Amino acid sequence: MRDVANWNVPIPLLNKQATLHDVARAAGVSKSTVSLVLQGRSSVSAKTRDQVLAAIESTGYVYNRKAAALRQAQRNDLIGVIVNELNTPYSGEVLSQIEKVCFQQNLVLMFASSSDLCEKQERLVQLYMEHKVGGFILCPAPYTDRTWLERIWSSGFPLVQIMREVSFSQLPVVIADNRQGAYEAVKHLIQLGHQKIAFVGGSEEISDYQERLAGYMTALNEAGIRVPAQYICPIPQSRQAGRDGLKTVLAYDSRISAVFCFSDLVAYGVFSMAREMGIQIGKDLAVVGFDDLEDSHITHPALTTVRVEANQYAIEAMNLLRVYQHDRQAPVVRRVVPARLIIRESCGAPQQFV
Amino acid sequence: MRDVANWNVPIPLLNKQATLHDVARAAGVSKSTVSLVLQGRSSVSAKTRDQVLAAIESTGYVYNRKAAALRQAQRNDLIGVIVNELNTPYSGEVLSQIEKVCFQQNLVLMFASSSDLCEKQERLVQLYMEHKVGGFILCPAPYTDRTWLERIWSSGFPLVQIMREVSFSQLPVVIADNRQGAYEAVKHLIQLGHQKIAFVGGSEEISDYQERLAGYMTALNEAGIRVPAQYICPIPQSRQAGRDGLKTVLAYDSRISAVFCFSDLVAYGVFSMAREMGIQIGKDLAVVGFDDLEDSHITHPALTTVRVEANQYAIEAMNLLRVYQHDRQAPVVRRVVPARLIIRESCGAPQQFV
DNA sequence: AACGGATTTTGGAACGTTCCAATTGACAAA
DNA sequence: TTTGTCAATTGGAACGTTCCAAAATCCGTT
Repeated sequence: MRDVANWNVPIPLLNKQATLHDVARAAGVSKSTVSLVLQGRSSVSAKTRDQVLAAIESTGYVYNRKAAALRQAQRNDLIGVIVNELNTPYSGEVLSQIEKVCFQQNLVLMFASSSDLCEKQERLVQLYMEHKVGGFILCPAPYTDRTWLERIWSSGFPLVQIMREVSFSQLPVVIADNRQGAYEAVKHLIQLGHQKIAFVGGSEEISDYQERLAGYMTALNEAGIRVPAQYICPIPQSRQAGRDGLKTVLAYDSRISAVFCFSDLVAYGVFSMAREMGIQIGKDLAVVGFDDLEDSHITHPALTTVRVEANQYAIEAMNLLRVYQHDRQAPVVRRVVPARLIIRESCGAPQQFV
Repeated sequence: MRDVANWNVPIPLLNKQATLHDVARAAGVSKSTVSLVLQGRSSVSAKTRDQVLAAIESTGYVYNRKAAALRQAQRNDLIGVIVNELNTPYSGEVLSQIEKVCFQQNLVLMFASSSDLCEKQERLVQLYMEHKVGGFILCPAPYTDRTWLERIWSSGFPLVQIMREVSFSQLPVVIADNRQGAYEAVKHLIQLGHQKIAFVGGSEEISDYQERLAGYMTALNEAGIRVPAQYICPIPQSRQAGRDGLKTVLAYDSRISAVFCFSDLVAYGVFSMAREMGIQIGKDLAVVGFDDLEDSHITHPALTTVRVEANQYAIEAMNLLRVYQHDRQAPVVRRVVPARLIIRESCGAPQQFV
């Protein structure tokens, strides 16, 4: 033991991390006893526990979960979350809720976005498997292979799909009631007297688009309204999709009086383009969104939209994951979170609707 | 070896995860050899390598990074990221960029938000330490204790502060040029002829607020303009802050003709309230934001704002972290990412400015 | 003082890797 | 055949925990 003069270094570095063994030595007990204290077992006498706690404090010991996890392979406090894109407000809300739930349950979240690329998604899953996560929450990328997904499950990792689903996969999923939400939105427009209703935004490869489209069609069919294929204009990039989409559908038929948007983000784009074209939202053109982002009640006019509670996703998905972690044979469920229409001003609905 | 009939279970579960040992046995080599193959060492003959790869394939082996990390404590591909709040667009952009950089470098991200609570922040840091992350990227919560922060560093975990900094801490930080950005924004307003300029939003405990305030004051002082304290109206909750803040400052002095907002989100709130009050943005009232969110160019009118590139934060922070991981004695730096004024329409600036 | 039973503590194997030193094998040169 | 060299392979210790069975200690009864 010797002192090293290093006045130049502003913050001294500890030379080595203390281990259980060091703590044990400092407390004058065996490492088994320290382990018992750390696990809060009652079989330790108050006196030795205090000694051990003091030793932990004085050595600056930090528990090593890697070593612990190696021994007891069953316990695991890691959750791998893979969403399509982080940098979109709705994913942010969902992720933020998942994070909240994880924190409450003392779980640690490993997260990344697949950018809707299967290849990236596969690499991420592989990486998380190597880290031995206790389960996956996954928003599957378009064209995700069903058998690949099932292989994850069968090789021992519980998995819950979220927001989207891979068709025919026998795996649990938490998904919004896209069809019903879209149906109600479009029915609302029809009730307000609209006949020429476009559907703008979204991309055809993902399940939620298909479902919202189905809801849109159902509402129109019920009312006996037929729409030309050109009224339906899927474009992936949300805000820009709204701008381009509105232009496109109006170019096809300038009598279109209402637009059902795939998402609120698309609706913002529609707002933007409408203003440029001198169209007044809520008067000349009715607009409905989907998601109910935080900004949607302060847009002008306030956006009528379909709300899907982001925290429902998070809570249901985490609950399900817990179930499968404890019982891999538990029945596979498909949980639907409700979607409900929030009527504001962008459809020019009269006050009594609100 | 015997077959088990389980027609009822839709997806079969593997009974046990294969280990290096299993692969070795399947390939007819020793576990050391398998390890060499996994690490891509050249000392393995092509023939045995192929055997091993085939065995990995057939056993469905998944590398166990926990066990590996236990042995070679120096290498580490985990990064702990703690931001104040995920569910705000700017954090989302920054986090999304960090995630991108991590993926490129094959790093895994553990992330959570502190909700600006010191207590939560401390628990998270503790948890991540127990997982032996290779470093922290931290947006410090208000009132973060300097010595606590430095203790993280000195107990062996490199740490880079991001977006905010704890005053007097001797730790690296990547921060926006808040002062200069605010200065330019306010100077722009002054050049357009505004004299009564309010500063709305933000909260006083965080460093970036202080810096933006300083920039605002400098610009006003340089122009010889004095503002009453009531022109400055900090409120934390962004969108609502914009709404309440505008109301408050206008109630104090209705001649206020320009508002410098702490963030774009605050500006959105100002837009919303202004519309409610019948004030026309860009004509009756000039508004400048800070951040340049994606929505800010499609607001109406398009928002003049100070842009700070989110990916600059990410790239610089990750680069710095790498440096300190390799050399704990590397000089502690304070890296400033530029903030530049983007002139759009919300100040009513004439075209030639754009 | 010896005993029994409960309480508290402990040594050591195990988890799945890496890495070192040692061993084996092949082959050319003596 | 022996020797030396080099390449390829291997056994086993180590990493820092947990957990089991066994040991040690305590304490109230005989």
